[in-house]
Formats: sequence, structure tokens, C-alpha cells
Amino acid sequence: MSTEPRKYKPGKIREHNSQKILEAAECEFVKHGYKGTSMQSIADAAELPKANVHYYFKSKAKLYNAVLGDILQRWNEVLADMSEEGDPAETLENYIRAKVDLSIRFPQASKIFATEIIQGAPNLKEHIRTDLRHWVRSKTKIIESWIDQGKMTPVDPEHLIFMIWSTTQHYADFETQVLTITNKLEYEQEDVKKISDFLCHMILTGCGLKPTTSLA
Amino acid sequence: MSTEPRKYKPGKIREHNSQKILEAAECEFVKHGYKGTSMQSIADAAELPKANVHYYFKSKAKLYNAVLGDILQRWNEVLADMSEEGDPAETLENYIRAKVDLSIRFPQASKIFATEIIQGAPNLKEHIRTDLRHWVRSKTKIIESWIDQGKMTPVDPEHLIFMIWSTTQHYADFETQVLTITNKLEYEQEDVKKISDFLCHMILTGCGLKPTTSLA
DNA sequence: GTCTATACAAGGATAGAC
DNA sequence: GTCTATCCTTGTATAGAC
Repeated sequence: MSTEPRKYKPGKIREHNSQKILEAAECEFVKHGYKGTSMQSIADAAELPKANVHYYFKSKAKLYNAVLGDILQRWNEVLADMSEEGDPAETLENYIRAKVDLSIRFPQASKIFATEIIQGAPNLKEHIRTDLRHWVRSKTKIIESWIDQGKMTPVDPEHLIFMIWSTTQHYADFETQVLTITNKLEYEQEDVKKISDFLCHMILTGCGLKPTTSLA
Repeated sequence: MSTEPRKYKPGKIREHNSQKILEAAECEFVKHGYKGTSMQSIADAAELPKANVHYYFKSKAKLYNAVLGDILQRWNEVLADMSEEGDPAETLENYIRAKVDLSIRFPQASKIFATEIIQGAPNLKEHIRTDLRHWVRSKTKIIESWIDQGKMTPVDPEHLIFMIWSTTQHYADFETQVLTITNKLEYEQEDVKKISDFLCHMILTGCGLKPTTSLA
């Protein structure tokens, strides 16, 4: 009877539940870290029995790695297409704005990534040593070529990248501190613009470049 | 017999053990977060029985708060004496160098502080809302007065402070990532100088100021 | 595919011997 | 003051009913 006219397609429920679990897990891992998070609390947040979480993700470690994978994927969408022929000011500004945007929109992702690295990157060390290092190498080469072409002030390209990462991600990771100090409940559109404009001004000026937007 | 000629003064052992526990706890809390750290692992790291840790610090929560207190105290040693009459370039440069120095020397303190804020600052919200906010207010006033005096470019003082915090603390919190990408095992003296020089150049230039040290 | 019931280990905390 | 033995809770994981 109830087996013939299915309300949902076979994989539909699975997909839906998996997604709910992943979102709940992301939220819990942010608040208590990997070891500090229990499968029970994830199940509660996902409104599913604990055994269900195990059924879908086998173990806590596998679930955590699934969450990390999701985050890295989102991260990789902002890979900044730089080229030696491109304009440094425009390229850097685009990258900074994209990173700020990502930090404001997905602070949780940034927070889990940060926690993972703070704790010594036990699950990401390989990714950093290979993928991320290569990405940085390719970008520093382009920045060096810009410098050789006299397009910008000679600054250390690696530290420039670290500066962009640290300043943009700060608004996600230290969200609580920033909002509390500025006496706000959440970021507004104008805050995002102000932050991006400020960071573009500071970083581009430091590189001897002229930001397209001036400060208020 | 053994009660008369004491080898150590009464409070001596207590002080020594407390210190050992605090150091061990700091180390464990960095690696696994508050909830993820067990009293057993702290006791093991301090080379004492578990019950001893409870004897000295009553509960895990109290021990964690003791660790946080220690960190805040160290933090407050770098309060940067700014004044409206002072020189912006010199003042900012001193502050940046002091912060980099602290990050390199005590990365663990920075990491615990970062983890605490990432998780929503459950134990530090009050401190941020009162002490830290007041500190920031007093500094922004001074920076604003520098701007009014035409001593520097008009940039948002709050975001300037956030930039100094984020860029300097990055070298502590994201130590693992920075070292892995730059293919190093640990920071060397010349790295510290390079980082400080770079940050001073970028931040001061962005403020329309001239760093005392030029880039290589 | 879903969930209840349960096995078994680990964690926080304390009583009480030394 | 120090530490062993123990209590009770919570955690991960799974077996087996539905």
C-alpha cells in the first residue's frame, strides 16, 4: 500500500536529512569545538534521533570531515583570478571585497576553519601543505611580477596575502568582539561597505596603489 | 620527625603545583577547547593525579577562568600608552611591534583568547563589553584628535585598531598555517623583524604616516 | 529506512585512606 | 596536604525492533 505511490524520491529524504545534520553540526562545532561537541547535541539541533546521525555519517570524525569539506568547497569559490597582465589595484580590491563578503555571509565556516588551525590543523595539515601552499605560491609569483613591472610598491607578497586573510576573516571569527565593542547586534549593509572600503584603502595604499573608492 | 625541618615553605609546593597545572591546562585548552579538554589530560600533562587538580582549582570551570585571567593579565601589559600630544607614527609602530612580539612569544595565550571569542565569548563577554570597550573608546578618541590635528589621514579609528589586532594576532593564532605555507618549523628572529616591518609599513602608510624603518 | 534500548568507555567530581 | 577508589553522568556506537 504505502510502498507504491512514494511521496518523495528514494534519495530525497536522505539528502534532506544529511543537509540538516550538516548544518546542525556546523553550528555545534563552532560553539564547542570538535571534541567538545556531542553527537547528541547535533542530533537535537537537527531534530533527529541520535542513531540517525550515526546512520548517515557513520562516526563523529567522518561527520566533522564532511563539514570541513563543505567549508573548503565554499572557500574555493573565491579563488581570485589574478594574472600578471591584470591591474593590481582592481584585482586586490575584488579579492578583498569578496573575502569580506564571505566572512559576513558565512561566519560559521570561517570560525570552524580558524578553530581547526588554532588547534594545529590536525585534519587540514595536508591540505595546507599541498593545495593551499601551491595556491599561495602561484599568487605570490603574480604579485612579484607586478612589482617587477613597477606596477606597485615592493612589499612581501606572502605577508600581503596573510594580511588580506587576517583582516577580512577577523570580521567573521571575532564577530562577537567586533559587534560588542561597536555596540551592535549584527552587521548591516553599510557596515560591510565601510569595512571593505577601509580595508581596500589601507591595503592598496600600503602597496602604493590607488583604491577606486575613496574614504568617507 | 618530618614535621619540624621543612624542606619547602608552606605555600611553596602549592604555588609550584598550581603553576604546573595552569601551564598544562593552557596547553590542553589550546589543543581541544574548553569542553574538549578533560581534567585527566590536564593532570597527566602536569604529572599529578587527577584529584590534585580538583583540589587546587575546585572545578574545571574555575581552572579555565584562572587560565583566562592569567592571559588577560599578560595582555594588559601591552596597553600602549597613547596620548593626544604623542607622535602617531611612533606610537602606532611601538604598539604594532609590541603586539607582534607578544604573539610570537605567547601564541598559546592568543589562541585561547581567539577560541573563546570564536565560540561567542561565553566567559569574556562582560570583559569585552566593559573594560575592552572602554579601552577602545579611549584610544579612538586619541586617534580622532590626531586626525583633527592633521597629523594623519582620516581613517576609521575602530577599524584601525581591529586591523592591528587581526594582523598581529594572526601570526599566533594561524601559526600552523603560516609556518606550513612558508615551509618553516618555527619563527626566527629575522621573521619577526620582517613581519613587524611589513605591518608597520602597510598600516602607517595607510594612515598617511612614514614608518621609521623602510622595507628591504 | 527509522528509531528505541543498550553496551561500554570516559569524564567530572568527591569520600576517605594515608 | 596528597592520592586511591568510587559514584554518577555523559559520550560514542550499535543491535535489533518496527
